[in-house]
Amino acid sequence: MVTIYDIANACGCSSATVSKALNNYSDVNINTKERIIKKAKEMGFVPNLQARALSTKRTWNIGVLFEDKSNSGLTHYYFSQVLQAVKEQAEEKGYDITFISKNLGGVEMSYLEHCNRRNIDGVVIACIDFEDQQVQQLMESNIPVVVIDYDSEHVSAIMSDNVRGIYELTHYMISLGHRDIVYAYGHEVFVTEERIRGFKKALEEAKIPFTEDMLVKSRYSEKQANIDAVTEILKRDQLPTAILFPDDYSAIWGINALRNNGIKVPEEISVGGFDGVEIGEMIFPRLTTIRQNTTRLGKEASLKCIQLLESKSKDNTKITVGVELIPGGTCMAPRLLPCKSPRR
Amino acid sequence: MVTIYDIANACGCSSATVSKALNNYSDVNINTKERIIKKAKEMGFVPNLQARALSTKRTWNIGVLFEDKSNSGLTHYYFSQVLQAVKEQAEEKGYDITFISKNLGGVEMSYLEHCNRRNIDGVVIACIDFEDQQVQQLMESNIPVVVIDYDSEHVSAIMSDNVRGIYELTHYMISLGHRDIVYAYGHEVFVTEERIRGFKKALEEAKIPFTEDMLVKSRYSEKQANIDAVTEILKRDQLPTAILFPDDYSAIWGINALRNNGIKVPEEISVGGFDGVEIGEMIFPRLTTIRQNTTRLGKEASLKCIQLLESKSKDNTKITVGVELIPGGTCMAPRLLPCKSPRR
DNA sequence: TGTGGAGTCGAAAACGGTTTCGACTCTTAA
DNA sequence: TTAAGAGTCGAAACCGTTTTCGACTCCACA
Repeated sequence: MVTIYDIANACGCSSATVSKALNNYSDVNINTKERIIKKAKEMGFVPNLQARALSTKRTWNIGVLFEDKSNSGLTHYYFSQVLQAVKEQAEEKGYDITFISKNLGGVEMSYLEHCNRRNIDGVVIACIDFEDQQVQQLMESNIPVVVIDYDSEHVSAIMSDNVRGIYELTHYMISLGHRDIVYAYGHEVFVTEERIRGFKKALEEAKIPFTEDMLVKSRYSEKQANIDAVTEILKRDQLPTAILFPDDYSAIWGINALRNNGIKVPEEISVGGFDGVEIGEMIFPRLTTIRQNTTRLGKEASLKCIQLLESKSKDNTKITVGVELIPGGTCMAPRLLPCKSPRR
Repeated sequence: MVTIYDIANACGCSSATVSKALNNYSDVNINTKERIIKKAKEMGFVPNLQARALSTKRTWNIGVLFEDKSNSGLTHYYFSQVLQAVKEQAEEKGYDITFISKNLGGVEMSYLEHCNRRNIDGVVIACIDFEDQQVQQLMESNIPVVVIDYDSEHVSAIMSDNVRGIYELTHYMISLGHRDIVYAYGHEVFVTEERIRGFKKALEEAKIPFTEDMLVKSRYSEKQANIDAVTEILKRDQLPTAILFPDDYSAIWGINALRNNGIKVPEEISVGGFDGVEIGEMIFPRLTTIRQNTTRLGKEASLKCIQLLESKSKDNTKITVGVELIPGGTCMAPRLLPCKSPRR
């Protein structure tokens, strides 16, 4: 590897001048500057970022903390889309990204310690148990942190409009004529609370009294949990005419479970998902769902993180990203008489 | 941040001794060693990896080059699974991963240059146009490189058993009674050639003469390309009884296209996919496909890369990872009389 | 003729580690 | 009594940059 010393030798000047020339300082003569730059290119000079980082304390590296309770990690379509957007935006600004983990090489290590070892400039956190001690520690550290879909006084946040999302979906169901709607909600985290709020708000506006049996506990993206939720609902004397699932994957597992129990979707029960990922489009009929703008979530998070780290500050501004109702074929107006125990 | 000098001061010894103690050198007294380690923990010492990298020339960073022609990047389920496995295995061995890109911060930059800036220890390449000049340059460099699903004399490779995969799928179709089979193949890259070989091999063994119309050009994971492929096939006077698609996504788009044209799957045409990703399980009936062992592909790639970089060598060993036939519901024995122009 | 300032440049310190090699002390054996 | 060797430790160089600050030249102007 050729260093600035090699260039200095070749140009008959000092390494300081080379450094300045390459970084476009004003106190170097235009001719020498050009000579140095030309020579550097000729010799195939590539700056050593560790050395630079050592003296500037900037690694041009932003960390991402992407995990989820169901451990599907990067393989979850929603996450991977957000990640892709974070990465693209970061690269555009000249940053690489590094995954933050506890446990590196068999050594237990906190997220914060991992960041400090690598001298990460800033961190984007998503899809994780925000209540985790270590996550809290990281958020309270002096490393700039941006979270996605969480609310904390310590950090900046980019949020999908979750309340609005479920509100619109529920509103849509109601507008079709549904009144017996069940929301099978996911893990009890911040976004879930938000969504339940949205659900209740839509009911309230339509003057439909909320009862506890309109909520069924399920889990995000988990096959079995959603099959179980369906099983439980089907035990009822009075079936709902519509079910909202935690997300699109869940909705599809749910639809399959309903169909396996002889229930027609959407004729007997309408179904709605959440996320708006590609598979919703692949099943027949197309899934009715709420699309989250994953690309914008990722981009905004990346940009905010870079803005913070470049100004060496932290703040707790919140940015909300809009969602969009995607009407599909899994919903229709309910039959006039709610069907009772349709298993024959 | 506390440095080894701080520890040296606190312990009344030199930084050299601290470094040795923390790295478990043998020429430091057991008592001082323990005192230093204890003090370091007390003071919350975290080693600075850039500084270490500068003097050891090891960054504990492995690069991944994951892109694909259709630019779905990380969002493709297959890639993301491989990536997840690469990441997990790397972390277990103490390595972080960095995405390699051309174009960082608006500056055009070759893959190799990106690696050199970051002093990447080794690289795993997958899902990319391997014929790309820059990829070739990287493979020929002195950075250890492991590729997934490609064959080159310069680098080590982990390959899915593509030939076997399509061979088994075709064989399965034939065993069901199919003779008019069309393989809609993906982009013309190495794996595609392999798969076409497997397809022909199965035909040959069954003494079914190969004709050019058994191959239709399509593209991996692309909705429109697969719809087009179906459209083209449906124009024929003599329809095939089975179609193999480039991958699972393609198969599902294909099935939808077939159904939209009034063709029943599997009653009129059987369909097979490739990859064995989760969505194949979500549609009804479940997709018949070949499962690639993405986790093992990723793990093996990671391990091989680490082995190479730790021995500071390159080789061109090949490791083949097995595949598995997943029989689903999208295939059945063909009708005795091939149906002619079934559109009514 | 002297002075001040603008324009250039480089010596050297700093960033935070690792590693070589010499020095020193203490045993042990001849 | 001495020499050799084992056990400890630290000074200093090194990795490849950035950045400060002083020095030097040259020119314009009083």
